[in-house]
Amino acid sequence: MKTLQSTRRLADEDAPPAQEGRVLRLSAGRRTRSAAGADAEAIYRRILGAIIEHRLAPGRKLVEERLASVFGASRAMIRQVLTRLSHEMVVTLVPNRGAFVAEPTVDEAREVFEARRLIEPALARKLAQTVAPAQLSRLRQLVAAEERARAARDRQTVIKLSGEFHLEIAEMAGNAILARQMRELTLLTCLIIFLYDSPGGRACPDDEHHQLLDAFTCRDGERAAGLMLHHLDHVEQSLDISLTAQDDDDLERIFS
Amino acid sequence: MKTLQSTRRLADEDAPPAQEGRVLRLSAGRRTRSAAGADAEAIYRRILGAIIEHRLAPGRKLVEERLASVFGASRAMIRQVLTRLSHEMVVTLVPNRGAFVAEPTVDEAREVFEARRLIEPALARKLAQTVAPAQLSRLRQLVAAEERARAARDRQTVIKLSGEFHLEIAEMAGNAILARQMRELTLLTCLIIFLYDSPGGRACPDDEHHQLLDAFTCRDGERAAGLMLHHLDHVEQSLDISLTAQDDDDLERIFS
DNA sequence: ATAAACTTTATTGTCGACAATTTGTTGACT
DNA sequence: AGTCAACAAATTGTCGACAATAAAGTTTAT
Repeated sequence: MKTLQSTRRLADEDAPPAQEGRVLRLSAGRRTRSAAGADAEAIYRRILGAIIEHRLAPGRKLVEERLASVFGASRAMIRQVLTRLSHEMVVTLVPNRGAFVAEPTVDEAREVFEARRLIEPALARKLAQTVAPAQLSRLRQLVAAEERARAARDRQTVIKLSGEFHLEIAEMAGNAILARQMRELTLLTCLIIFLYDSPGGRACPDDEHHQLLDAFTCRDGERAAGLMLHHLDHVEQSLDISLTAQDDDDLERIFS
Repeated sequence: MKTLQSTRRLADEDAPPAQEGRVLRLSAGRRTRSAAGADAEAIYRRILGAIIEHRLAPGRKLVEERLASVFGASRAMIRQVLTRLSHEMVVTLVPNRGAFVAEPTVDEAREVFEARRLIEPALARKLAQTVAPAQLSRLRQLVAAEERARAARDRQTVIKLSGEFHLEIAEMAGNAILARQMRELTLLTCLIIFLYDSPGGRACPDDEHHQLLDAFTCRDGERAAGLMLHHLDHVEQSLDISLTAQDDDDLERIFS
């Protein structure tokens, strides 16, 4: 029963390869060995995409053999992808137990936001000083798409696009290493929002991205930095990271 | 001929397992699958140690089979370790060509320092406000060891210990995610120093670590942050990142 | 003598099979 | 009935063998 359902869900997630709009892409830095297998990269993107879009929920077990048959790949290749995802902290690998979609703890969530508050305002400031017209239009495009998704009440797409907006800023700022780190933080943030978003407060406040865009357009670095900081605080406060009793999983933590 | 020599060097690097003083350790975060193999972790540390201590120079090719025989492990296990190292950007994996000790470019070097200037002063400030006596003595210990190495003109150990000092600060600051990112940056910095250190200026100016330690002892967060920023600038300026024509490898870059 | 095409060698990439581990289940014993 | 132990199923971990690729060396033709 449960097994069957699980199988179907993975299969379903296999189904829609139509919307192939790169998955919170990042040129994958210097492409790792994974890229060699020609389609390891594709599998990576599919799985990551499913996680980002919340079709694979945090905590979900990822069984190697089943993934292998879904993607028509060998287990070894799935393994490559899973280890890569685990290095990016999107998947947790438990020895002899398997791979699971990561479930950031409240502490980790706080740390992620602390890191972002440190890095992103500086990136925003930097970008504002050097931004080119083409970059501005790209950002506008993302914000517009996000707004459409918001209008359509497609929360998952909103979260994904919001992440892409932040990541795009990081990449445009011209520091590949910081961009790479921001990618990790952004991916984690997607998981965190799904885990801790309170029903009441919506994730990324409506127009703060618009304001950021304005600041970029005016090339006002200080304002961009300030807005970014405020924005991050705002997002974090909209989450239930206060002291919420967490998932059942955290029994170990509770009795310690 | 060349083959033989290469073999010997790797063998030699195998030789001294005596000084087993953990290699710029970081509790490896949540231990990845690598840890399962019981000794994959050990192999990882040995190779990373050799790179950090410059016994494996940047650009050096790492042949899987040879490593496997050196460590008495299977090629698959070596492969795990190499992919992990590549995710940490210490090793570059070229499809169908193999693994090489990373050679950060001047641009990457600048980016690394930019990132560190962003993150480390904040971590220093934070640590100064919360530092415990035990932590202070640990830091003192590291600085003392570094000074001993400097007195012994053991430049490689100086660089390694200096990296450990910075990493320890990051870990003590109480943000595991930032600590993880700092670990990457610190490892890269080790490679960068070996690549671009000018013969004249020595790497980590003598007493700046001492001054930092003072600031921590006084719990003076602002001073610690300021010193850290200054220190990083100082280290970067002591390098030949000006416009030095790089290695012969970078012919592609020169004609572009 | 040089350059192109071919052969050889060394190394990486991929896969399937087997061993080890964990998890769930059955059955015997108190 | 309940508890524990042995057993069975499912899943992960490891390895060796083979295929694919790139580099080096050799031959051949101009």
